Amino acid sequence: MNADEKQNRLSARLPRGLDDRGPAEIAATRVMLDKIRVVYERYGFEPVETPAIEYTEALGKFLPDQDRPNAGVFSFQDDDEQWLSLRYDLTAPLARHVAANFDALPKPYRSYRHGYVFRNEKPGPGRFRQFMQCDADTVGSASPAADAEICMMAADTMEALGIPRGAYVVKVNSRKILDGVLESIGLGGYENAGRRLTVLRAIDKLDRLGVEGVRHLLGPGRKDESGDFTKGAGLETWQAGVILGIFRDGGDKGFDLIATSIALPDGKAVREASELYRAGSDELDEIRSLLLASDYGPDRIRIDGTVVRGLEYYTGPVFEVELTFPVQGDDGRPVRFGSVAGGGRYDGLVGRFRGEAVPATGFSIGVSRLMAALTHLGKVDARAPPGPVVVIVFERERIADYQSMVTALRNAGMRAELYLGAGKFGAQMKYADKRNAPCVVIQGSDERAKGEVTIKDLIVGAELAKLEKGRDEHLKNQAQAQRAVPQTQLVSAVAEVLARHGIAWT
RNA sequence: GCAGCUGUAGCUCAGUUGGUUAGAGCGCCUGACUGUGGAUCAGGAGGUCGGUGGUUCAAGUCCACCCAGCUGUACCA
Repeated sequence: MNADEKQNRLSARLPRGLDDRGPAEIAATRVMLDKIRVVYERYGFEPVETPAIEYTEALGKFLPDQDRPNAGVFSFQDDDEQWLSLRYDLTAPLARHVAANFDALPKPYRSYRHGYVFRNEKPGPGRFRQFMQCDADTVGSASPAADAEICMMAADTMEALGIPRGAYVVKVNSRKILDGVLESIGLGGYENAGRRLTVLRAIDKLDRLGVEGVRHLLGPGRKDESGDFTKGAGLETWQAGVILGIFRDGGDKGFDLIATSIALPDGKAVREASELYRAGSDELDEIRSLLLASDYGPDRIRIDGTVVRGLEYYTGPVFEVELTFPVQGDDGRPVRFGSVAGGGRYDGLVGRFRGEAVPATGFSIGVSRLMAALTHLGKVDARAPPGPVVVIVFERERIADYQSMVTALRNAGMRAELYLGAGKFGAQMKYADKRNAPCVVIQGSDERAKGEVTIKDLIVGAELAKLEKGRDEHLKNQAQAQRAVPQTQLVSAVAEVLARHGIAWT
């Protein structure tokens, strides 16, 4: 290689926030999605998928926050100059799908899907620019029963994934509660939309910054440790006091409703002052009684006033699933995973495509993030799955014979392959080891003369290899991990090894 | 975006107050030990020291700018 080639050589790098996935991770994801699917289908949801690319306008032009129309989204122009974007969640595309097929679909319409979504944001631990979500949505029902059901399903799913009751909690709140409180302190109306957003974002940080940190954000602003200053919402002290009053006990009230007794300066309670608040409160009341009727208590699902959810299209109840056990990172420090799933009611989303309002509620599991958490919990099998049986090519000119052994194994439903490389025996053993092969099939001249094949159990062999020191002892021990059988018994002998290690290929 | 920290081999890192040809461990490749993964032994590949410019007789080392990564913060529809 000359200097010029070196100059021009590509670096095999990946854009940040993106990751390749290996066999172990793929297998674990498949297992996880399968468990989720079983629960979703038990609740009557049917699979529907949409493409990863949509017209940009279909994804998000409904936002009141218009100052950054394209930030955070991967977008590009089609040859007719229409703007396209990679989906950033599965909800907006579903809304488009339902609107497009509205007349044909049964309503209410229950569906689920999983797929990659893309966000062009700064990545961090547990935050990627491509990650998988698994959603379920009910479109066409305004009933709180639809919301309650989503919550129950969220709880069931967590337990199906092996997270014990008490190690997770489904938190429920309503946008109407928060909006109602804001309305009651004079932040209602279109002209205050920006400030309401700032307030909601501040509340969302309650668990991280604490009450005092949020109080600063509601007022003039807050300076963090690095000296960076965050501009606040600029509320009066009494306004911030009313808002923070909701969260007096960290927001977690079990199944009790929030802020019923908070007093405004004129002596009225928030409940009396805001119709929105009453609507949200009634909604949560109904959800609660539905949950209790099915025995879903506060050990699984709770009402929590701190749940905000960033998505601006939520219009009513919002949900969030949080893991309650501490997780240690590789460096031993505790890791915050944030919420592993969330959702809510989005009554305005489908209606954008149609003249009429279409109520909808749904729920999304962050599969990638949840898997990272489950891995830390030891609920994910992080081992690479077993590789194929490797048939060693001993006498090069007899490759057809070896190929026929491979075929015999495959015909018996086993995963098997012929060694296709150029390596000698030792190299082929190393290859089989790296492939995680449970066993190899060997037929050299000795075996051929007797009409036999040698089956070597690599898993047993690996155990034996830990013991010895010298070369001679090593070979002697390795011989115990293998056994010669008549070639006619090739398939049954391999099957025996597989059975010994509980490997079932179907 | 803002702030702080960090960039030397595939990975983890040494590299003195600037001073010959930039090192180690692990990993990788080849070979030996009669046809066996491990161990051991012998050999090998792999780096314009993140980039550009500057100071200097001399820069991995000092200075400026840029780029990238990490952490925090903001944003996250």
